[in-house]
Amino acid sequence: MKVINLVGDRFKERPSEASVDSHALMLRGGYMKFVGSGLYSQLPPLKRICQKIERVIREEMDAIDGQEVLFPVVMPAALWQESGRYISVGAELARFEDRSGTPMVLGMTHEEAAVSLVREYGQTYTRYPFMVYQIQTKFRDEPRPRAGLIRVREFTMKDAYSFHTSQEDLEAYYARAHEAYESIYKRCGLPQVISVASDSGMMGGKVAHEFMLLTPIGEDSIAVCSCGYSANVEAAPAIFENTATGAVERELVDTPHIATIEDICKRFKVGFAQTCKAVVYQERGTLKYVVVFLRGDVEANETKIRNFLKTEIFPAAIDENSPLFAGSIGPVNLPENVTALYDSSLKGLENLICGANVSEKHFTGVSLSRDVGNVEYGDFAKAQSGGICPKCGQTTLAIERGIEVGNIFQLGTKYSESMNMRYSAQDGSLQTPIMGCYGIGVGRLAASVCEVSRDDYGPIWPISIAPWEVELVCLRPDDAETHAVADELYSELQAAGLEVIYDDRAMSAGAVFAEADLLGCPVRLVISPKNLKADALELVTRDKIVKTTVTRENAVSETAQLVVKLYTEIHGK
RNA sequence: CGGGGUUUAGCGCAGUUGGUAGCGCGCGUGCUUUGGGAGCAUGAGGCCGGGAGUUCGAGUCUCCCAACUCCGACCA
Repeated sequence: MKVINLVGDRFKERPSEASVDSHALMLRGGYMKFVGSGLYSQLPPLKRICQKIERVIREEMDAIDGQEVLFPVVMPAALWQESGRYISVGAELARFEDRSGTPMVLGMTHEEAAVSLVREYGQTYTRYPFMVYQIQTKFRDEPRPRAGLIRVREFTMKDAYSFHTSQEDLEAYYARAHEAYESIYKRCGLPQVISVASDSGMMGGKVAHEFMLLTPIGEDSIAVCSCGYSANVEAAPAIFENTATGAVERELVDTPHIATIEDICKRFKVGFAQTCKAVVYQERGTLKYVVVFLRGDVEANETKIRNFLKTEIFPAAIDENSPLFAGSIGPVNLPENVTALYDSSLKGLENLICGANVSEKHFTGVSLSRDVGNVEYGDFAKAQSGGICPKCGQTTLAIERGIEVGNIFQLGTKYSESMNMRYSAQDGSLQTPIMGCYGIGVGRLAASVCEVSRDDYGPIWPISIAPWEVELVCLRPDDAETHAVADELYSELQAAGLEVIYDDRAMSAGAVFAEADLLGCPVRLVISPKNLKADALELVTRDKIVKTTVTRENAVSETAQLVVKLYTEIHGK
């Protein structure tokens, strides 16, 4: 490929809509073009990168006995009604009607399609276990796309579905999938990706892991500890230890215009941890109030609350008609018909300041065990930086940001059960298969690599996914001899089996190099009248680690050797 | 869904008290240049996001709408 024929523009100025560096570089480098919110077209360099990532994924999926299939993007709503998700999933599922008025959906994931594909095939235990996967377009009508390819509405995803006859077999396969994922990230140049325990959310099932690339631009919060523990903040247990202070007398105090924890701390001159915070939700549907009490310095974790209640909740609207007084809600004398949840951060506290459930009044000296009685504590809080690590018990928990570059779930029987998939076991009984599912977003992975592997001038692609392995640069193509030699080298490099992008445009050297940096090819061979005269062609890597000169004679073999060396570094051998 | 910002040439932006639109980059042509986004000359390129209003006259003032974007909420 010659740069002069490469469709797409590379330009100097940072696009105003890009707040994330990788996004800006991929627009500036002619990798993609904005089409609509969360919708992008891919230009040849990005398309090539994604194809290489897909190749890596295919090899790893095939290596764990996966079989590639293809589900339709458009599915009848009836299929999603079988699992119940046509109702339970929100507006991110695109719904429409076909010409005959039949309700349809755009696939945002394919559990239903997978079950319907293998429901008949999997009627006997002899055919288990098996895994099918596809690499295909997904559409999710995200409320807030951001950061270029990091969060989009339409994207290419590898999604895999495995089927098993026992939990043990699922777990064994899950471990293999976990290893395959680690291998994928390593081969794509992201060995630093970690797996963290995650909440399984609406997917159902219990055990789940997310693969996270830790970076400040990530949108997920992850609790990590130096002992090796890591979990999504949604799933990380929040552990607290309170030392007994001894009970004191309870007093009702007037607190006009005092509603926030901050106000209370100022008024009573105490720390946040000596107050009791009330966070109010309502159950979707019943509108029943749920009050979660937490220590004043602790944040509520809605995912944990949702999982505990097994129902959808949303932040409550408190007005004159509600039995609760905003700013003065407390555990003592709580109105009836309100569900109260107590976070374990309050356990053992005996001298709390709480709302009194009377307008503009608070209690001091509240002891939950004395004043409320038998309180059951649960984990409804977000793990905090400096909190207690659930694994090693030290107060060394840190909260970091990460991009989720993949996830794996032990689904269980949620879909096989609801969609009535059964097989005959060896003993003749009818059983429900156990499923796992495994996803990776291809474009997000490409953008993640760009985010962590770049400099001020452009991306630095790992050779395994680079759009081209080598960029051949001819400076001064107006010099006939130089141009002729460069043309020869172009043919010879291609003949040697290398992927070459060749820039022989008559532009200033600065412009040529700037555009080459934006393309980010790992190896660059530069030819100019100057170095040709000295028989010292320049061979450099994009990251500037290797900088050497080669003769015209051995230029091709040296370049090929450097390419092999870079592959070896990634594959570890 | 809540709060902010933006919308003028392909891109980045300016546009004063209201008087019919400009700069830089990029693009075409010619000449000169040539190792980190070169110089001169010349040219093309605009429904000033959409609609309604005020006015003799609106990019500019008023109202409505839309799109994009950032923060939050939400998120398999």
